[in-house]
Amino acid sequence: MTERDTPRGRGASAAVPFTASTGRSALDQRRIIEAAVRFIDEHGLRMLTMQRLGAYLGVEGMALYRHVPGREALLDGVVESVVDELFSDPDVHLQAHAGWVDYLQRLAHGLRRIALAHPEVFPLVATRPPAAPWVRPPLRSLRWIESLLEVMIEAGFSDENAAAVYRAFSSFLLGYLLLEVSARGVETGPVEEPDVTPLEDLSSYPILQRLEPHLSVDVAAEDFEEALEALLDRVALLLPRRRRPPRLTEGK
Amino acid sequence: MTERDTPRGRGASAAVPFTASTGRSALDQRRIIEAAVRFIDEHGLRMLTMQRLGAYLGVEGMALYRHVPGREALLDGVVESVVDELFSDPDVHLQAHAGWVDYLQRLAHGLRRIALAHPEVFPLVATRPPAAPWVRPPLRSLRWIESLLEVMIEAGFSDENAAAVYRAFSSFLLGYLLLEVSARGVETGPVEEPDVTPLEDLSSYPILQRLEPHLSVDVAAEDFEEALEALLDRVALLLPRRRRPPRLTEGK
DNA sequence: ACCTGAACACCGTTCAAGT
DNA sequence: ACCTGAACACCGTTCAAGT
Repeated sequence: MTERDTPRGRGASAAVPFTASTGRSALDQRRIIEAAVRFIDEHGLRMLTMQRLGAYLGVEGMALYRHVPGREALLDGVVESVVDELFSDPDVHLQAHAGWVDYLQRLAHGLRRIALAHPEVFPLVATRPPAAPWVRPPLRSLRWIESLLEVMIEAGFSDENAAAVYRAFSSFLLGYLLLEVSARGVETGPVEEPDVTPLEDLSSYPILQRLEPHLSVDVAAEDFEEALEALLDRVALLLPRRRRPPRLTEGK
Repeated sequence: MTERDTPRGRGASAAVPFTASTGRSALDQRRIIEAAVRFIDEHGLRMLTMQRLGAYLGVEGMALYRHVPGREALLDGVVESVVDELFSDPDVHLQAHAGWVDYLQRLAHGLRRIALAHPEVFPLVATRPPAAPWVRPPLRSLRWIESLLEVMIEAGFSDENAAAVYRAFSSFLLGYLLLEVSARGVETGPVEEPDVTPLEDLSSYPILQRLEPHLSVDVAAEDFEEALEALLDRVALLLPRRRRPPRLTEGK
């Protein structure tokens, strides 16, 4: 068990001013949520308090309650806002795509881009309780779920298989992206004390010690591509046989 | 954005006594951590405060600091304690196994059992920053990582492939188990208000609406088995060819 | 209409004081 | 040796009061 630094407690009260550059203007729910996203990106989720976010916006903290129901709702808004960045990603489109493989690839890469752009927010995307049992992180947007299902159905997948693809796709993304951002968080690390926990004596774990180079290497990108390919191959097997004996008049 | 209930604030101060049945006895780090696990299982992570955990143990809350460095360290201990349940799982063994496939299957099922036994703790297992970049949730135990690598190496996998298997295995488990416990958490739900958020109008999402039965169905168990099988098949391909042309004297 | 001061009920944490 | 009281520096949240 390790001592970790705490946001509260006397240690952290170094009187840091979180007042930031955000241009003054009318407060607004969208503006508040966007500020929260940027604040978390910059300082980490644990640093986000209503008062600090207020200061970040040049306002007194309680002022936020005029526009946002509370902290939990604010975090919901943060998650929604970040996931909605998919809509403005020029490489991902709801409609235009060259088949379901292309579609799923673009969607996967779009979500990976979001995770890497907001590594401090992603754990929230991953763990915030979804609004319905069939909303599966990290794709927690009804429009995108609908879109995915539509593409799969149109590609010839059965209802059941389309749903299975959605489930497998979200599990895959959640596992890979959460591990990727958390590993990135560890290597970047909290800027504070160099974490003097020597972890444990590695000498008791000879193989781990020997393989450490293979484990530390940042192969996340290749891993992701490879696992995505494997998933898509597996999905392709669900498709009804490639028109083997369907219509005999197909050739012409 | 949805109003959610808050652990603080006037709403929740219904003067609920968290004093519980835990037998009186000397306080002790292990006892405290075990009490924390049970508390989270029963009341959820958000309800865990030092004072409530103190009351749960029949003690005054600040007393915990005599045995535990602080709340963050306590949560680290909770994660470690839960993951260490693997050691007392009669169906999973560090040593005894019938080959690497059997080993990985038992390990996967053991971790799934832990996730389902502690659904409120698992998000912590999934997201707590690991002590080293190569500690990948949910398998965050050095002894188990060493064990896994050893089994793979002994089975004939290269160093590089053994490490790749460890990475793929942990990503798979993290994604599936985190989604399974969070879905279970949603269906069980916080016992409070029936969450009056009708989510959104489903009528704009016809396919989603039509496929909802396929998405609500609890197929987590079958999904897990199927995806685990697919992963193991993929892993098997990494193994050097099944002695196709090695020794010509193999037949006898 | 929108923000602030002041207040309330909590937090985590420390430490001198009790037993 | 181990727990408690009291205190400190924070929290989230409400609401009457200011502008």
